[in-house]
Amino acid sequence: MTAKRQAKKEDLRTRLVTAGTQLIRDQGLKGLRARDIAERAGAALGGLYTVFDDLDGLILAVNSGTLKRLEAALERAIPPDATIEQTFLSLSLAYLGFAQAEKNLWAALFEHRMPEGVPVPDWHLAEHAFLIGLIAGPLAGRMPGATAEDIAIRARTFFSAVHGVIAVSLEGRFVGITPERLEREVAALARILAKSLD
Amino acid sequence: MTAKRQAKKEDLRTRLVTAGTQLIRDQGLKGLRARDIAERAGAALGGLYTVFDDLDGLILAVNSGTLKRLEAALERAIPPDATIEQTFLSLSLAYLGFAQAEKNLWAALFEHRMPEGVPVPDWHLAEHAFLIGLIAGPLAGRMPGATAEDIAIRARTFFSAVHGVIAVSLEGRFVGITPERLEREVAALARILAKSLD
DNA sequence: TTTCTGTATTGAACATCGTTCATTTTTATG
DNA sequence: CATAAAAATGAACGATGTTCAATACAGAAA
Repeated sequence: MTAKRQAKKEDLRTRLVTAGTQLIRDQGLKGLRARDIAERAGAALGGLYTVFDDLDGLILAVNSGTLKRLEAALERAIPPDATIEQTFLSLSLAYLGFAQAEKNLWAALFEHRMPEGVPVPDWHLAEHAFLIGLIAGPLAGRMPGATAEDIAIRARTFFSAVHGVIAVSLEGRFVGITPERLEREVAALARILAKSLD
Repeated sequence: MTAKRQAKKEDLRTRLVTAGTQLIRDQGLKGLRARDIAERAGAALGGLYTVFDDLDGLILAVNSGTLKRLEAALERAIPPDATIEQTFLSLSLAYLGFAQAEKNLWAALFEHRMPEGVPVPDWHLAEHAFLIGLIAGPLAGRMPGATAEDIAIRARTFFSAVHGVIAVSLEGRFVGITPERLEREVAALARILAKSLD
């Protein structure tokens, strides 16, 4: 019955990630403290370090979960048999909706930095890839002569552009802008990008 | 001769900001430590807190300086009597060039977060405004019916889009991309945004 | 110049954080 | 049930930002 050990460890891991997720959602990544996580997870402080190497490991796990929910939300938003303009529009607005609804968790995806010199693990970098894929799909039909790499790079450019508009707004840089106005701007940019393919 | 007091204080402030700037340039914002700053500035640890309320205050001062240098670099890049497409292109590539040359200092502009609940001071928010203004100028001629607010918001959208592409790349999210390729993508986006105004 | 007073500077001390590890508790096995 | 191995615990450690009583200094008065 060595299964009980595994089950307990998995349960602890789940509780820690859940606690971390709730704390980031409520207070943002910056306010995250190991002691708060352990307390909320009903574990001892040291328990966190039997599952993760350090806090960064737990944050990556939280971000993993956020990315999965984001992916589900975006895939739900893709209309079947739509023009590329409609697809870009739906994806962009769904991305905006997710960022607004889960502001702190979404921000943690991009705010988090590994310590000096430590690279983001490859498995986590790969988890971001679907964002590119969602755009590369529709894009491929409009870039006939292009290689897969060309398409992926252009998809990344389009994603980053929309992401930038949302990030700058939600970070509160510059003077404020109403959510309605932000939605209009995101839609306008999505249309500009789609039209550039004609 | 109460001037000597002011002069010493200003000198201390200068040394602290210079030290902070060098440390962020070398090690990034995340590795910044109060003790390192004080040592490099040739001051006692407590001295830092006679000039700034806390580390955030010093970081804002460093970011102020970075913004001034960025502003100078961008203004230098605007060609006289150019089309809007050429202007967008020059500005975007100059922005990319600055971000690449001063990666850590540029990143600090957007990575830095005030503590939970503390807003960025208005005077520092205002320092970002020139970025919008540089784009709003050329834009105004192409948006005849629009209000000044409309133009400012659209300028912000365009800036944020280009910024997003550069930020996502330099942050090392997703898989890497060569500097040449990044330059091409930034140029392509600048052109797309300019053409959308025709 | 010398003395005195208020200000500026100092760095040891403090509170808080992430992380470690000797100890205790729990689980699996003979 | 007894014993060994593994896991969980939380006190302790080192590093950090910040404070503050003690010290050094600048400016005014004599």
